[in-house]
Amino acid sequence: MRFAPSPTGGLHLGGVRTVLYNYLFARRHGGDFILRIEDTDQGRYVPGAEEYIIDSLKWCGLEPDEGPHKSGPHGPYRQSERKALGLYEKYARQLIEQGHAYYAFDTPEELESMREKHKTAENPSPQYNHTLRRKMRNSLSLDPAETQRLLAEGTPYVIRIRLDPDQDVHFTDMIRGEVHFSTTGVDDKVLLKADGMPTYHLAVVVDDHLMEITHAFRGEEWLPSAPVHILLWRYLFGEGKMPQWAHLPLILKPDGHGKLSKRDGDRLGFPVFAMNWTDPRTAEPATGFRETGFLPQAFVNLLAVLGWNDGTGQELFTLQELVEKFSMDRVHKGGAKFDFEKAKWFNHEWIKKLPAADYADRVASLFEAAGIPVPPAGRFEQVLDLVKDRCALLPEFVPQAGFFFQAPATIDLDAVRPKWNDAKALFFAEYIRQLELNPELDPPALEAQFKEMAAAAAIKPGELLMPLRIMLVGGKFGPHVFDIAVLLGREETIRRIRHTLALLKG
RNA sequence: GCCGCGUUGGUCAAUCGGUUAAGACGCCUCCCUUUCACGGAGGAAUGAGGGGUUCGACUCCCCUACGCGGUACCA
Repeated sequence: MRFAPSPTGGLHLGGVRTVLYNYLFARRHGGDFILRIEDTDQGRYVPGAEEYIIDSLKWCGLEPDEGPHKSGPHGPYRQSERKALGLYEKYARQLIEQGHAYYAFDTPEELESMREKHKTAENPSPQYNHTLRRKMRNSLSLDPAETQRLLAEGTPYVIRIRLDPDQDVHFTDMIRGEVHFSTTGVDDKVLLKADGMPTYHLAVVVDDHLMEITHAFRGEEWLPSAPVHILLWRYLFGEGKMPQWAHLPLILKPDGHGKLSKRDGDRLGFPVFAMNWTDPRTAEPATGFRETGFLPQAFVNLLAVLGWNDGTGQELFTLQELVEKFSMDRVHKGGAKFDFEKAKWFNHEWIKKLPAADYADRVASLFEAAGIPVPPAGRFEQVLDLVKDRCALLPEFVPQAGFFFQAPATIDLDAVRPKWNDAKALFFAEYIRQLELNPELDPPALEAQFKEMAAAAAIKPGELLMPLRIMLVGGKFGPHVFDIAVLLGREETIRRIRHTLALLKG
């Protein structure tokens, strides 16, 4: 298997899902999974993107067996380096000798004017194909002497595949079954660019062959160019050796229609990339799932079931379970709209499922960033476990648990004052005395004691519970109030009650 | 325009000719809880349209509509 991104930016949701399916299939069948960098477009190359992709895969726990960062028997793993070895040119020449490709000398301007000239309402995008190529400057239309002369003079050229019309090309897609095309609708794609770099079409075929790829998964947007690749396989290596193709359904915008893009995330307020990414050319930042507070287990899980299910209704899967259960015949054909609410649900489930220790470090750094002191590991995790039910995203731990480690900055006195009276003030003064007298208690005992005192004072416990909560946490939120009191400890509990009592008096 | 791929509730989706058409997210109601959650019990909500095939179609075939993708010396 291979995942072959081009290093042009952040790693998109759809990209991660493609990696995931590659990874799962490879693991499921004891295969290897290669990372190949498709950096053949020098104009779009973005420095740092490759490292970013590698880091993202690492965060997701989907590490390739081979890749540019990790040597192996199928290198080099960057197409620019493979090009330097002359790998692609050799095959392009072979195709010319076989009569399946030809030289084309047309300049970009000539191509542009050809398209302008032949554009009509019925044919808005004229193709460089079996009819039009006769009007262009190439080794099929020029006479051989002229071609030789241009070549000898060093005229820039590209090599194009020669497609004859009316040929049926078909293959079996692992997801879609038999797919047929007629060559009539396909143009003479450029195989080798003027700078000597291969286009995707040539590179994918040559590299998949040289790297011994047996199963090739890619996005559905590649389906229309599949016939070119199949023909190339037929001409170069034999269709029998061709990998099995699978064209994955697209991940769509939540609203409206079309492929999910970074812009949709910005517009709707959710991440689209795996991790934060800043484009070095534009300095434009994009947030990642990691920084939004997702757990990698949740991220992988939600992506796995966006277009696949095991048929049982199970939705929560570990990576290991996915490896065991994943199969291509249960991958959907249709695209799926991305739903961020459901994504958050997956994360919440994973936060609840995993022990706090698994993500305590990440939460600790969020506390530090907020200027809240983090206690020793054991106590910290105890607190996280207590509040995890109400945190769908990691950053939510800060407001949900911050008051354990730092007295609340503001106290919602307005919620107490209207029903506050001397009897209640007296009750809490007495409560402080009891706390000072008694040994540390557990939550149920503390609650029992509190209610007894309330009864003795002839005040309904409900009238007192909310004030107590607000004294301890500052507002109407948080876990059970006696759980909080116990975790806070007697002294801190007393301090906070006193503090609020003073505020109420003043 | 042409080519290809799709189409089950708002969203993710099960069903592989016979079901009261699962389940999940979200939404609503109730219970638990003198906070907010979690949890529990319910509820509303689905086969794009039209033809066939068949004793019987969500399921198979055809047409239409709609959506998406492609139509670059980008991947």
